Amino acid sequence: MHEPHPSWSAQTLDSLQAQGLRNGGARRAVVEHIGVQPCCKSAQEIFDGIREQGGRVGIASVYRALEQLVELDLVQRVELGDGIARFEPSHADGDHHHHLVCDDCGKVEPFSDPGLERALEQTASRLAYDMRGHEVVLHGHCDDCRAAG
Amino acid sequence: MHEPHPSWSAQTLDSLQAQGLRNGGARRAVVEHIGVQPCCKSAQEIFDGIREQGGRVGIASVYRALEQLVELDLVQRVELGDGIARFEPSHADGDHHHHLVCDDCGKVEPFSDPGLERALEQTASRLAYDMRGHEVVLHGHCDDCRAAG
DNA sequence: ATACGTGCAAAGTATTTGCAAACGG
DNA sequence: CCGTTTGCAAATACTTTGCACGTAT
Repeated sequence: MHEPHPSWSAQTLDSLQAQGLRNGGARRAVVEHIGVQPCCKSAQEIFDGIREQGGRVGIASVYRALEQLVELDLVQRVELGDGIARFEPSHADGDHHHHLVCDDCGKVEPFSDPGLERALEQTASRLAYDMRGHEVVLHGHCDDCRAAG
Repeated sequence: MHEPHPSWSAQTLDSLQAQGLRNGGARRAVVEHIGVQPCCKSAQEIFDGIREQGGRVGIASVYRALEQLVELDLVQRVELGDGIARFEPSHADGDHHHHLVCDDCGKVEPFSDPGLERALEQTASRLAYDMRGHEVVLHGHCDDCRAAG
């Protein structure tokens, strides 16, 4: 689990094209970059990553592409408590995951738990809320910091 | 459930004093204001609220007080996905709650669910993660927007 | 008295917007 | 071709910091 999703990029680009959107350099680069990440990345990290590989995009285009992808539910925006928005592919079904954040060093790790997903569904159902998505962040101290601290 | 917590303010001010911190005007105003809110508020909302009641605090002091209270685990910082940090009292035990966010109008509503809390504990336990806190955000469409849309 | 707290203004980041040039279909 | 997309730079929004003055203990 939690590995890069090579096919997500292709599907997403197809989906964009099907909606009549053009796949120019910047948005394509963003989609292809995100699809290869193991976990959520900030706009700046995505921008830096693309540049390192020789892409010459502007950071404004990165933000614009992300905003649009979030709007279309192709990308999920994640806020982990440090004031920086991060982004990762939206996975409609089974491959959903959440995040552990170390309050000491800031390390972010993904995890998944089918039992937790079930509990979330039950909660939404009990509240009769029209849930379209959810986000869980567990804060604590990672193994490294716990050993050091 | 989810009502203001009149005693939290008093306990928090005591706790600060016990740590040798002084309770000057700004931090006291922030604590007293937060204790009376039904749900999380942004720094700007807290600032505006205090001013409306005649307090003459600076917004920098609001941010400083909040930062300090979060550091001491007396206040919880919450990020709901719109890039604005919100703050509410930390409730060590039973009175913990989470948030529903309407993706259409932005409305935020609190909810609580003991079953979900148990599931989160189980998840942390299964991961052997030293969890100190957690945050759940359910995104969807509130009743008003669902009726309108 | 003295160290902590505060307000204002200036500085820092993260993100958004205006616009003319480049580009995809 | 024509409307979309892009990059740059400027603007904005939220938050933090510097500093001199105020204040609780």
